[in-house]
Amino acid sequence: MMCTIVHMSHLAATPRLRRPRRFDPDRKDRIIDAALDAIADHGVRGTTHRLIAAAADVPLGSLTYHFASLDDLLIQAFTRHAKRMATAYEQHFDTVRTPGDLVEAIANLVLGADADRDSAINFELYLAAVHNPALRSVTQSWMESSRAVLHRYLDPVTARGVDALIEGLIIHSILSTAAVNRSDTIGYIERALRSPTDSANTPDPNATTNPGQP
Amino acid sequence: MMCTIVHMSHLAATPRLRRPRRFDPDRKDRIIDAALDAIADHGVRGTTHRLIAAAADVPLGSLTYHFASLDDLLIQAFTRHAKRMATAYEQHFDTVRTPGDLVEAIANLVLGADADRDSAINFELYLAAVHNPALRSVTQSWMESSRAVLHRYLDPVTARGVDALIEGLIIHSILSTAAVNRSDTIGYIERALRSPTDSANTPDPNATTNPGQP
Amino acid sequence: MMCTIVHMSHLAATPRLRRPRRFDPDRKDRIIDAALDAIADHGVRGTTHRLIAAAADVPLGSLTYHFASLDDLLIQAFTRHAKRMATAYEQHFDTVRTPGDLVEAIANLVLGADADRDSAINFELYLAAVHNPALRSVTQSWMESSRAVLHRYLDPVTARGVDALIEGLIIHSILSTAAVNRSDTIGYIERALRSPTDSANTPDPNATTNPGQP
Amino acid sequence: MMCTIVHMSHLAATPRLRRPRRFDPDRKDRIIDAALDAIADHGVRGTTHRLIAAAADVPLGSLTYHFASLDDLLIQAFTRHAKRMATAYEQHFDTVRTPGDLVEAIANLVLGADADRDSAINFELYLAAVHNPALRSVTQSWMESSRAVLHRYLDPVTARGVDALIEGLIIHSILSTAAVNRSDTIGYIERALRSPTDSANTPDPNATTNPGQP
DNA sequence: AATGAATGAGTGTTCATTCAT
DNA sequence: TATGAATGAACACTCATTCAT
Repeated sequence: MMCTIVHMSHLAATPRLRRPRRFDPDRKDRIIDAALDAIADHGVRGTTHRLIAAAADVPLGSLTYHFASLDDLLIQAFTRHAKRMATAYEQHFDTVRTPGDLVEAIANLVLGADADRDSAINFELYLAAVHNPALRSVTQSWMESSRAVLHRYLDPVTARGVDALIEGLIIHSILSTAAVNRSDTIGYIERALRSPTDSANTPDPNATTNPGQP
Repeated sequence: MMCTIVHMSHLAATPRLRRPRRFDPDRKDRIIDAALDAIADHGVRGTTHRLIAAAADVPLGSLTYHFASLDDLLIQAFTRHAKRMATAYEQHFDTVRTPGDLVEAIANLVLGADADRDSAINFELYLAAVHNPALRSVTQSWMESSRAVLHRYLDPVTARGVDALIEGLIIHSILSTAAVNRSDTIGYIERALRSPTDSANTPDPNATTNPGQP
Repeated sequence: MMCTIVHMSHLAATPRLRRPRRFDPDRKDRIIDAALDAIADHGVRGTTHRLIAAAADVPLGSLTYHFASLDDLLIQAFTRHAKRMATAYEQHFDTVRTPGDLVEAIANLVLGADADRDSAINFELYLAAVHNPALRSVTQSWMESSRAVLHRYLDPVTARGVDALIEGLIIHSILSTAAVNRSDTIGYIERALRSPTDSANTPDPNATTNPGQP
Repeated sequence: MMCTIVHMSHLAATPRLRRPRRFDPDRKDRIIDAALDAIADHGVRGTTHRLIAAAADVPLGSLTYHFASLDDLLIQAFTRHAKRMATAYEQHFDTVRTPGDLVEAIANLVLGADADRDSAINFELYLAAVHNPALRSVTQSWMESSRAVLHRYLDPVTARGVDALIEGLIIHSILSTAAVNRSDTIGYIERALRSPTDSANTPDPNATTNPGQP
């Protein structure tokens, strides 16, 4: 009464008109995607059953019917996200033929990640994994698969270094207000790609023929 | 007026042992530190007024007395953390004299951050900043100050690259179950330190003595 | 995610006897009535979720499940009250046939309202409406409907005047410690009913048979 | 954190710069007036120690120093308000000489009360008195004094009726969205002023010479 | 199989009041 | 004498989860 504005924010008292229960075979899928949307938009911290249910346009009870708990749902959501990321990552590098292609591909990755939805979810995943051991295997396999892709062109040690550099560049580009400079970024990548004994400005052509998953 | 109304609900709930009211001049400080502990242990997500109050051994009302909101408290906590980090960072590099010292110092930083309390808080800060613009200035100034330290030894562009590499290496070391290899880490750092035109394995001596923007 | 965090505060507080979960189809109705009871007994100011929940014998969470906010609940309660009042008002005048009947009916209304539960709620509604625009439509329609009833017997202008007089008499009878005098009350009503040009002591017979806007 | 806006609404963590404790002999008075302001603006329901202290520009502790409780402060505030109202009421009728003057004076009273600060406080007083017996004597003496004023011109019975009519008209003008019609209002007053045996349109000139407090 | 109703532990926050200084 | 710091009970509200249907 003191606050004269009637809060209509939550749905409790205004139960959304439910469309007739429709044949909905991929409801579970839709819920998982809605969860990822919620994570991207509100963070894990702001993600609730109700938010996901509203986004997926399913009744609240549907969530606990299909998923043992919110934890369970989040884990499945992050797992799907990691898989998608891995696939996209692989495709991103599919056209790489020359060392120059590799540098370009990595630079595009970093520069495109600025304010990116996927990067935000990634970030959330990392942090959730810190406190939730069940998510460790998800982050672990995502890291492994991203390295495996780099491994097609680089020796394992260099791949780990480049992977870390990519991670750091993306994080800083997300956090920074300043736009990321493309040529600087390319410079960082080129340095990371050079083997310790290199004398050239560009990555060792041999490195790109480095054995690994072809 | 209110007191003329008899409220019958809520018989005394928490039989907490009455702590004598203490003279407690640095209570506010202690609350901020307790908040950082809570963030490190439970994440921002698990940090509540009650958790912090228990950790600081102060009554619940004390928190909202000293801080306008939990948000406000978190911001002050993160701000203190960032300041401490900046100081520690600076000291960490204080003894650096030679390029080799620099590489060693960075390697120690990365290897020491594994499962580190401060790194966890850092991570939480980053993620909180994604959704909370008020924290952007904190992350921003922390990034600037860490680069400023590297800037004592490196040109600005290289400093940014090294900074990103450090970030990525630390994150991966936190997420990874496998121990981080010291010599590999040193290798990554050395590559990042070389200027693009370098032909040598070690950072440019000129660069490491660079006193500021060239 | 949350559930992986151990919350140590708050050992079980209220040892309330577990009521069996009931099949309770008109619970929402009961809550609204309990809210009206609370308003009558403690005023809007003393009305809380907990008080209403206890009065309705429902768990606390039930209130926010059925009503978006306490404001929302109060609005619905006042709306119901106004509707009931309007119906009762109409019925109260249903048997009025002669001008004398009208005077008697109004006098009974005023004298019966002394220390009346409904009058107290009415009063609360009025005051709540002062600060809460959402309640204005409730008071507005209640005023309109009470005038519409008087309108069956009186011209619109006289109806408004009589309506105001009734209001004032009721308020003063509630606030006053002295008992209200019946014959005085009848005198006030008779004066208010006379049209300005009347020379008689009783209301204009034409006016009382006035079926609507003349 | 989820809500990205830092709430600065309450003063807890941002303690207003206190001007040096000044010689402040009428501080208690100022507090009472600030309380009346708070009641007018936020209702009794929204009136708190903090709100009053801020409005009076005095430290919080000052309130409980000068007043035993918020209840006590409210009672003193309402008492002052009622006294002021009584004085103003009396002055409002001071220039009344003829019956026509009386009608005019009452009409001005009613029409001027629309959306009036004092009327709002009056309303709050009435409602507070319903639940707080300590305020009954305040409302009682206010009613008596307003009737005493009318009593200068009217017989006691008519005075009560006119008093009630005024009350009702004011309340309806506050609640109603429609503007109050002056000539209608005058008509209501004229009817109420006519003694039951009157045959004329205007109040009985004798009535204005009616014995009472001169 | 599916879901709307329900629940109670928990949340951030407010605030009258107390009290040491 | 004043008052800023402190306090704890209470508040409105949220939400993961349970359960009867």
